[in-house]
Amino acid sequence: MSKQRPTIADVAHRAGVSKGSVSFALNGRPGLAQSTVDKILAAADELGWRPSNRARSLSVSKAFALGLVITRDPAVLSSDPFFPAFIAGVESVLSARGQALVLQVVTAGEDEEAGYRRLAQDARVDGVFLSDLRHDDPRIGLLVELGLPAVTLNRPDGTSPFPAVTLDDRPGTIAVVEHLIELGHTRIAQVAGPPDFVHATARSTAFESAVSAAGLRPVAVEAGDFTAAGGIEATRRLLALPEPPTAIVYANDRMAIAGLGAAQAAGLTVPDDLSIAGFDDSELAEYVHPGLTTVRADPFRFGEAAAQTLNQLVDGATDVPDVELPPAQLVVRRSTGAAPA
Amino acid sequence: MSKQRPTIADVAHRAGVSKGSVSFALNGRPGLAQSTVDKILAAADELGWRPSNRARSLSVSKAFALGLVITRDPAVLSSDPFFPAFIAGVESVLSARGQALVLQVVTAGEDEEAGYRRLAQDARVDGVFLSDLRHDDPRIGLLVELGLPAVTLNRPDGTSPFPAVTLDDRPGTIAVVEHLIELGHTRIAQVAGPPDFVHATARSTAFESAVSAAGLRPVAVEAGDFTAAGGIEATRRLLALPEPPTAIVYANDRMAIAGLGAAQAAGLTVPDDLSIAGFDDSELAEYVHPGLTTVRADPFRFGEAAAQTLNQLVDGATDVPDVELPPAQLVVRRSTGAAPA
DNA sequence: TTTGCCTTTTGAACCGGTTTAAACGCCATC
DNA sequence: GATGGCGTTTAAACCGGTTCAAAAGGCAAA
Repeated sequence: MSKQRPTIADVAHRAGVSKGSVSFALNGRPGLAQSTVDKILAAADELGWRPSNRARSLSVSKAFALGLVITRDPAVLSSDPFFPAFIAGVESVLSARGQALVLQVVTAGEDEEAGYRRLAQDARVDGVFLSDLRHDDPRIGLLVELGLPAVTLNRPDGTSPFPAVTLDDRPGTIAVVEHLIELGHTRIAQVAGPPDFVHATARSTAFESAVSAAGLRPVAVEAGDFTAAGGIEATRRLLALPEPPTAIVYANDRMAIAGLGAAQAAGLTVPDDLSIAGFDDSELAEYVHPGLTTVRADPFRFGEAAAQTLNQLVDGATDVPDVELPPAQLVVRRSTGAAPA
Repeated sequence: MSKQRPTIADVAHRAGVSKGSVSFALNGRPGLAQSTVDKILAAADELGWRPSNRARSLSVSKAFALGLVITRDPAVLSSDPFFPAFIAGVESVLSARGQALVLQVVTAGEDEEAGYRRLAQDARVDGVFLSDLRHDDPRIGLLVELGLPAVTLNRPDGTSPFPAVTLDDRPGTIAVVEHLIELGHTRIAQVAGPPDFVHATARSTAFESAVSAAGLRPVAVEAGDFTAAGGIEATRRLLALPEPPTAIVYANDRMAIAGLGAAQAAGLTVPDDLSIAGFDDSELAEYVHPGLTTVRADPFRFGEAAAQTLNQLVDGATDVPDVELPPAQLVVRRSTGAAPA
């Protein structure tokens, strides 16, 4: 009649065996007679018993949870279309295994390290996802020191003991440039992301090499910061050049949409006077006017792959292989058009 | 020399006391001599001891974590500016208390209930946030049944045993309408959210009563779905009316920005031909062209308040009071202007 | 000196699982 | 009938904390 959830002792009593046997049966350990296993599982079923995560956690020293640390630079977090879909992908793997996702939001800078430290010291998680990799990222060494398994989202530039799940941004970026060149553009500029991010520089070097490959030179590469406000500013600087570009490639959609607004506010018509391309294919990209030409990745699969990889590591596998996802792809819409005469 | 983290027994041994005393000292229980407390804390400090969450969890039957279930309707989740900021606010409270935030992403519909069930059965959290309340929300009864403490974000329409943290959307919505009426608009329409959401209908009834208060009648109230695609469709329907509105009020920024794109694609100039207003003041609202007139709430404070309230409940308080946050406020930008002649 | 009371401290049980060494039952073998 | 071996099951220790009844210590009153 009690509302308490049953414990392993209740099941053992009901099945007429010892606690140890119940544990064996539950975990599929060999050495128990099949008839006993059946009896135990039946008893567990009747009682609606589910082993306590807490007790298991204590005795096997596992948290049955993975962690994701996100920096709370409001701009980085706030309308980034990557994380929600990534998290959904992660969850699709975790929920099947009965694991939980622990989210840690920290303010950018110093506190970030503290975020990982807390997660490790509190032993809240069995491993973490390392996102938004930076050059010579100090977090890699930190996690090694903390002994916390990790998976890096994209490949770090230094040496790393952790498996990497990568999604190559470069083919998409190159395709954007080629698309613009086909349209007759010769004066192409880029608004890049902050150069300390690995994926930001990957996109800008891809941009530069694609432009060079066509025998051209970038009009300019402005360092943006992935925020809409930064996109506006960079766009204004580009448009104020003595010989402004006829096409601008942005490192993400947020900056691109903001840049689109800035261009229109300056009296330009997109794409007649200026072509604009983004990166992410966020929800709004399709619906702004004109629809934004952009590059689409698959953050959901990214999340799935990252979770699977991290779990291999957590399960004790050594030599977990890197995973390479299908590269990002060009999505052409109306914001890019023929170069003005 | 061991790399193992110290346990309470190590501290007890070093301080020359029993485990129980260390526990008392750590938790500030009365009954220990001050000198003993100091000695114990010093020993703990020297060893760098931090009590194991897992062990505590098991013995006190608490998870030291709160849960947030989000439906993975990709559109609802994906570029919703509310959650990231809300979560940041929640974390600001949790991190100070050493609690964790467990995120559960479920697909919309049936699975949602399973999400809460899992969180409760796995005893992963001590309480949950109930967001995106629906009319006669079945989750309230479910949580009561599961015995899981909760806080509702906004006030449910049925009876609820849980405290509510509310942020009144209505004053902002009313202010939008009054602003438009001052500008001379008489033909005003709304693109609402799905009518099963409490906050969606709150916004639409506020809209309707504000229009009525001015002696006018809404041109139409279109049911949107909070997605950009839905915003586009609803906008097209409104513009196709025999006597289309001169101003459209949207229930969120995503629909508004998409509607802005649709209006421009239809050859209209905003705000000369059509005024547009959103809701949320998302990052892009300021930077699209023209800048979006919208309504600003404070999801970070919402998160803080919700976490504090839920923690009171988790700490065993009864009669936890509801919290009323400052209402949403009008932000006027360029997307609203004088009604066309 | 004994008694009693109050403050401080301890030891052991407990939370609910996992793990391992040892015990058990049974049958075949010598 | 004792011995050995094998498959099965158990009892108890353990994970690292919390909690509480009881013991110990100190001091004043009788």
